[in-house]
Amino acid sequence: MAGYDSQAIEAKWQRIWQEQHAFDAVNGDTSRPKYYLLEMLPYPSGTLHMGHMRNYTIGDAVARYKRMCGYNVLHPIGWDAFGLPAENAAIKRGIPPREWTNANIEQMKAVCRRFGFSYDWRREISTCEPEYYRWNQWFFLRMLERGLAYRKQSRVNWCPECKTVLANEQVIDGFCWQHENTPVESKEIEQWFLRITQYADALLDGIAELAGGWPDRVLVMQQNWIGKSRGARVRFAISGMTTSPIEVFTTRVDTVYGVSAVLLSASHAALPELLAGIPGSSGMEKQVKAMQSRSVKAADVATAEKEGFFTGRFALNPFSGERVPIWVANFVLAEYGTGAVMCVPAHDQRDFEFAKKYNLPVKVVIQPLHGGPLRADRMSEASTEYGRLVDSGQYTDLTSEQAIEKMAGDAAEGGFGKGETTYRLKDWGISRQRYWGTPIPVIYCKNDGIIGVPDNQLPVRLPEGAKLTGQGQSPLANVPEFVNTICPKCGGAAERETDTMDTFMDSSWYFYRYTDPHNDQAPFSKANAAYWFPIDQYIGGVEHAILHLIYSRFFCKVMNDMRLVDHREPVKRLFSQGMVLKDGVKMSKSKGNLVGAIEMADKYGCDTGRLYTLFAAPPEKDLEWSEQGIEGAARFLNRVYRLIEKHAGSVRGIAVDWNARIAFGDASAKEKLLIRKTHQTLKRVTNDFEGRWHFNTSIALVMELVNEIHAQEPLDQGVSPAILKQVLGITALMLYPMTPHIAEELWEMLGNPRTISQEKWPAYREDLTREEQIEVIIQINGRLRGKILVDEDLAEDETKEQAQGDARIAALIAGKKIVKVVVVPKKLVNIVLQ
RNA sequence: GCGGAAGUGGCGGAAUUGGCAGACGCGCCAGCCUUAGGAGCUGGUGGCCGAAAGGCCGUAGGGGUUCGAGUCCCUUCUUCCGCACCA
Repeated sequence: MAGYDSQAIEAKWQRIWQEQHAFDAVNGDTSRPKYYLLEMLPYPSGTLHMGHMRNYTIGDAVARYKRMCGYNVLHPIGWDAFGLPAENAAIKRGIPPREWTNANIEQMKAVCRRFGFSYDWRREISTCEPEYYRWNQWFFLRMLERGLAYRKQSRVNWCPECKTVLANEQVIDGFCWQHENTPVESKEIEQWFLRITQYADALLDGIAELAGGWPDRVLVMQQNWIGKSRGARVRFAISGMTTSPIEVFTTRVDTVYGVSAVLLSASHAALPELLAGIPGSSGMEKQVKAMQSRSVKAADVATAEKEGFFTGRFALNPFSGERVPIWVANFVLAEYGTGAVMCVPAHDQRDFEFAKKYNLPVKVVIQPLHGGPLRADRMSEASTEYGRLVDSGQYTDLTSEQAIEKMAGDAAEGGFGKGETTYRLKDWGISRQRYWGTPIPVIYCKNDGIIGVPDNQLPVRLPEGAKLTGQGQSPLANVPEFVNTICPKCGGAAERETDTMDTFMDSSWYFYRYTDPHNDQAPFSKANAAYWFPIDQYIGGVEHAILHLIYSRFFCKVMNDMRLVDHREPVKRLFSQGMVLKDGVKMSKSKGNLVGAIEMADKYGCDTGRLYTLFAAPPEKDLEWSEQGIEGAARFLNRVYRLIEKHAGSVRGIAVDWNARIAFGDASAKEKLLIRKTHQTLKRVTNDFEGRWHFNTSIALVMELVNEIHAQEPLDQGVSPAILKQVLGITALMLYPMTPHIAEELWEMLGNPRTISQEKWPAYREDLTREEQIEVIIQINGRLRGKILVDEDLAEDETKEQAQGDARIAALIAGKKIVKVVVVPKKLVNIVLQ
């Protein structure tokens, strides 16, 4: 497409900004307010696609706006460089993970530079470098000292064919991704965990602090994820056995008289003992094994057909004394509550379905407060509402709320239970049986047991050249020079931990490193973190609403306890941007629908790409990519370029005092119109930057302004060059955060000596935005019937009078009875007729 | 299954507080300009009726509140995202 020379202009201004060090953030500068603006660090998958570009374009627009507003802006970038795809590439193509990763980083960096994002490149980090990951190890050791890191048995996906642990991503509908006929099993192994549950309440409390700055939906999701619930433990003795009773956890102890069975998870500790001596128990053990060895993916578990079997044992309901069967059920989670639940079919949907399948009785014990009485024989689904208790012994007629309290108290008194608070949140398993991650800095010694690697031996370096096959145990276990070491305590032979860390460790604190990226004494200096934190604005995809953003908050709280930082929340404001879709689905490598950023920049120029991504949808919503839409963006930039190019010559030499007061009094009608439109646009664009970030409407407004300027041609008649220069100059300034290269070029063409990067954001003037008369709409019975122009300060009853006096309105209401007239000043008159 | 969102023209979207539905852009139609057009300029463009003036209908479906509802309430449906080892 013919038009302005985007390639030359973009290269030129990128060079000039670099020479000016325009985007360098200054540590500890107290002469101006600081602003820490952060976009989520990318995984270097190879191509930077439009999803990334959208994230960075939004951030860059805000960074440039904030600099113009006088802030010392920290706007860094780095690479989340460890992870599974690098390892897969190594297995598939024989390229070492480091080589693959670094090549991708170089490629993506080039794209970032090509798009002119205003990063402080001096602070770039890459998490796979020992200078970075040694501090992952350091944090792990601090947590180990504090009892926050510990080992326990836990289930992982296991492919019997590869003989290796599978990530959830590698489990496709319960089958191995490499062997589509091999069902995935699960296997229990010993792994490292971080005690995030110890911070469950702190994480919940922090949510109040974040309200207003974070999207509500993210806070709600986090709250539900932590899932604090008040409930009760109730112990059911086992009929005919002296072994310890089965403890169930329930949030609905008020339904305990409706229990039809006790359900155990297949991994329940008491199960082997219960089954011992029961006829047919060997068949049951097989079923238990089958239930245990299935994909551990939550979605797989939750959507699986409900299955179970009767153990042959019975339990005694401590409230009613009733004997109920003990079953094993596949939908009971071993990790949540006590791994056992009471089955109340009438008042829990899962129990209802289970009871229908296996013919367990349905007993109604709660009658809802509204609607007709429930009858067990007519129910087609469970009734989970609170209500009033029936058939519940001494508790009958209490409300659910009353019963929950009283029953928990009575259970405690009777020694068969107690009220309890539980969380859905689980401890964070960080062990990965993989190569391309941070080695867990632990040594196992026969004499001294589990020992953290001493700080002065950090980093524990990841050995280069480990053999990667995608089969068998952790790759590091096959590197003897890594495994075999010396015990730091006794000096005897010892072995290193061969698992690596979850990459979420890397991304849980990386934003502190940006404040002090080259520190080799500590992860960061306290002073630098204190100056820059909390992050003023974090921008990223909503897919990170839970995991990354909870882990980061957890890290911050631990760091606060360690007195590394004084704040308890790392991120003041969060913005969740929408995804980029192509043909209705998420743009991703696996779907093969990527639009390459470089190709787009070569064809249209990066400013066009930036403009389009901001214009096509508000940033929090999903964006549907359209090739035609981008041509529209290119067209607009060309139009602005031609417009300013045409008039630059006549205004270039004019000196403009940007703060001078313009008097409407001596202005021509054309000038008034242009000045008013300019300041109206500036006001609304400023408000968009300060508020909702709806850059799509900001751009629409600038488009309208440009259309209006164009409509006022010839501009050398009736418009003074000084005013024209102001109007065109403000247009360029407004475009700068979104399309910085062309904006700088236009600004220079207009004869301004300094770059926009050195300029201030122009302040709109309220008095210049006002219209002389305002339009009031007239409705009859709520339907639009006319419009009148009135003075702004017209009184309410006069507005009413003028409206009724309008010829067309008068004709419409003649002879009808007016019931009421609603007047909204400066907006509308609604005449209600009978 | 649990948790979180979203449904407005042919398309992306606009309508910050309950007050002109469809700004702006894409596409399409007509005209101008041009050697040419995948360039530029001008005008039109939700549906139905009408020559026009104008009227009626219209924001996923159904119900409600209100002088007035895309916006608030109830309900149904559909789509998308997350679910702890993808990052």
